[in-house]
Amino acid sequence: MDGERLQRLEATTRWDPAAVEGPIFASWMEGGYFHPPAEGTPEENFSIAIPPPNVTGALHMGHALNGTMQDVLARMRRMQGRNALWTLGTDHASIAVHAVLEKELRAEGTSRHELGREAFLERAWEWRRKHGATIVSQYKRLGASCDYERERFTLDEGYVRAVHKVFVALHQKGFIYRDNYMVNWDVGSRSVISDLEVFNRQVADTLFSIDYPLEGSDQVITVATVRPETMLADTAIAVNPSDERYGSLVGREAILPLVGRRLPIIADDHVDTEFGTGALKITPGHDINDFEIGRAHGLEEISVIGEDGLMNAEAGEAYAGMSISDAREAVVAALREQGLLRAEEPYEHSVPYSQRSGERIEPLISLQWFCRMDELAGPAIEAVQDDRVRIAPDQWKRVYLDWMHEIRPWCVSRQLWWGHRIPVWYGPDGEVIVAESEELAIEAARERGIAPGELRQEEDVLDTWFSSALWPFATLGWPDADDPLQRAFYPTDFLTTARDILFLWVARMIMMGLEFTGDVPFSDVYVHSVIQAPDGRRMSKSLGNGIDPLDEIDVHGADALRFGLLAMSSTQDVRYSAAKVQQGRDLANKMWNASRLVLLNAAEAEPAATPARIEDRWILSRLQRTVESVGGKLDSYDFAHAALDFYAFFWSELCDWYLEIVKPRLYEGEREVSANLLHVIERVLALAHPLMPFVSEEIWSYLPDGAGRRPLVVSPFPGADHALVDEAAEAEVEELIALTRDVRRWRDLVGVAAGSVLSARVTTGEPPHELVGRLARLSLDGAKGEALATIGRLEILGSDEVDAGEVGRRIEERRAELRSEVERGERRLANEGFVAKAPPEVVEAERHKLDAYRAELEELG
RNA sequence: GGGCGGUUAGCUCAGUUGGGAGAGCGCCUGCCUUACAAGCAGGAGGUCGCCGGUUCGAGCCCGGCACCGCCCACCA
Repeated sequence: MDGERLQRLEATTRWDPAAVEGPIFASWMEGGYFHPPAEGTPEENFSIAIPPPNVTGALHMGHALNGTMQDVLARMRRMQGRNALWTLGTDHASIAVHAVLEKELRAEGTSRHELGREAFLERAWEWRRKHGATIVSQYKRLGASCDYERERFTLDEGYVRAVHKVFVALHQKGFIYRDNYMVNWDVGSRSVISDLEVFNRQVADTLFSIDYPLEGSDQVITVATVRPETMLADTAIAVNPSDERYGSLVGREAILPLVGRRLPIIADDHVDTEFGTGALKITPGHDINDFEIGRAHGLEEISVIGEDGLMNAEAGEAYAGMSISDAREAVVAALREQGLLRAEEPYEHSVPYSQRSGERIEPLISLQWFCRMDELAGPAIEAVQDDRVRIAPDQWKRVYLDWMHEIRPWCVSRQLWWGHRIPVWYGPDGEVIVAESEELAIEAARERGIAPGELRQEEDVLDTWFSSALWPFATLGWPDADDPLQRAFYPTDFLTTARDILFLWVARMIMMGLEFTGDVPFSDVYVHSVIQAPDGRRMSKSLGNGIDPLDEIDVHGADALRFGLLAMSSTQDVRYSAAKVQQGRDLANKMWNASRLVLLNAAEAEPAATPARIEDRWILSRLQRTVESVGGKLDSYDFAHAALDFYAFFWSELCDWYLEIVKPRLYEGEREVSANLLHVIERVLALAHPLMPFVSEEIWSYLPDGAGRRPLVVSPFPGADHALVDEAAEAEVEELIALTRDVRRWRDLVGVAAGSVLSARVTTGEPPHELVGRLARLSLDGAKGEALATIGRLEILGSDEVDAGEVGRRIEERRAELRSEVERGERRLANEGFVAKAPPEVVEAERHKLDAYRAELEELG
């Protein structure tokens, strides 16, 4: 170590992440360690495709947790010698980008339609150039070991080819089709959205009962609705076929008030006889149920609400151009005037809203592109059932399978511009040409006698999730045949995600992966917890209760945040725990300082496991067990326990006990203990590196021969050496620790000054290890005198330091404790059922304990 | 309407196949002991939501109830 570094090590008594993390990350990048060659096979290699963050996004706690978990695995596998690729990239996020840009445009007093498609897209690309790198640089702050040289974007050139190829192939198979169908119309973004982007909200509404006169009669049939304005598009009335009240009416007609249209009265099982009057107005154009009933009965479909959310001409002169709520008021007023409004009552029900814009969904019939999912779902169900894709924790496997069994067609078109423009061209007479590129479309058009100039490309783009579904293979060179990346890294190994995109994304990747590569896209899916705000609600901008991971990194360091997130993660949702992050910060600091102690005091020695004494054998044995448990827990994605096991070993066993025990040997310059300490530190840093890469890498650079070492990021991950496991040493040192603690507790209780040394002697058997004397500040010099107290096999002798009255009190307390223990043991062993039925070893253990308590009680007199 | 998860120390959470309830933070006491006060030593604190059952033995298994949260679903 050169003088300057030595001085820095001596002077830096606190781990200072802000000063160190940047340069360390830069050195990793410079080394190219995150950019593996496209060699080897997927079985030998390890790969992860990052869930691509939105290009509009900023790193939030979800990314931080998710990214940390992926990085832990990527780093561990890399250190285990696997060729590890963590693919990075961003998602173009159609709706999110539209939201941002259209807001800007509104502020400028214009709109995208005024601007036009081309100019809008230019602006979007410009925006992406300016802001697209933000989130990528934020992943670097976290320490994410992604391959930044192979960054992908879901709209880059190769990706577009992949999307087109998939669209055309699915169309050829007949899975993708165009249809007039009921869709979730989002008035806010002026686009259709998929079922998965709709959420329901309980709303206090009014239920109106309306009389519809029967044709050729002075009777009426009463229907109930919360949306009277849609009656303008009614085309039937339905009753349940088993409903005796209406049996005679089926086949007759009613007259639609305000409009005058004749409505057939039909029978359909969907109608609930219990609800309202048991008669249902049917509006196929504006209600999903009614739409299905309408299709089943061949009813006319009328639309009175337009895509702009206003009443259209079909609604009639009186209402056209009105907003929906105005139209509702107007319709209700008109009905009231005509005496047809039978009742109004408050009514609470669930209403669909758009997750994107927050606006109420308008069900409309619209001409859209759909993808049939049932045939794609079959293989994806099998893959999960037979564990080619493992989903953990277990309950999510069933959630996935349940949803897949009920899967419905997916509406893939969106009335937006930023995205993959659907590769479909229309001829002048409604000809439809689906092609992978414009050139191919033109060629196909020529063959059909259509001039290129007459071709018009579909205006709509694809749902963003359509391209996301291809992510694991589209980022690895697909559809280029025989791409080396794909050969080396597909299928990927691991995917971690929050549960909210299990259907939206994970399920679709499995389906598309199987369909287009013939293989699953990943072998393991881990569904992680959602980190809630400390108040137990979801972190959100609008609630203002979010915590920015970058702020936490600034204050406590990336390692602290990583450790904290891992430690607080769970199989269930958890509240963000600032205390856990501080625990991580404290651990990083402890690692730094413990290493300083060793590095500044060790004699010149090669790191080597040197079990010279009992305490050395003990720490080596404990290290093996820790290596085994931490590694095993990471293998099974139990990140929280891996982190906490490491913490417990490092803090308690290594620092609190071993370092304190061996300090004198270290100060004396003993080579054995120096070698052993260096060995232990080296292993511990390597073990910690996936969890806390910065602090471990930094300390690593100070190890002897630091210059000649490979950086920790590419050094071997430790495995347990079973030859170093030593149960006898563990038992002996653990007894020693227990005895030390007993003595300390006693000293504290009787109020002996912390620094004073007490005389003591051994009563029976082998003397306890000499270390107890030092750790508990006893002088075991065989002095004679009256014993004040007996602790294990030690007798503490009287002196000026000790208040005899306090000692008496302490002894009486212990006696009472022991008497109750003896009583408990006796009672238990007197229970015949216990002795007869409990396993013999449990009974035997109970007898042993009883004997020990009796003996100690005896000793105390 | 179905389904899933939760209820354990003041707070946030762990608790492997049933065999004397744990961690971190907070709190109390004593220590600036030459790695670390972001530290060290010690301590207090729990009818494991409620009721019943199985068992020699239940935080854990079974049944019921209460409250909290989430997902799915076309009752107007």
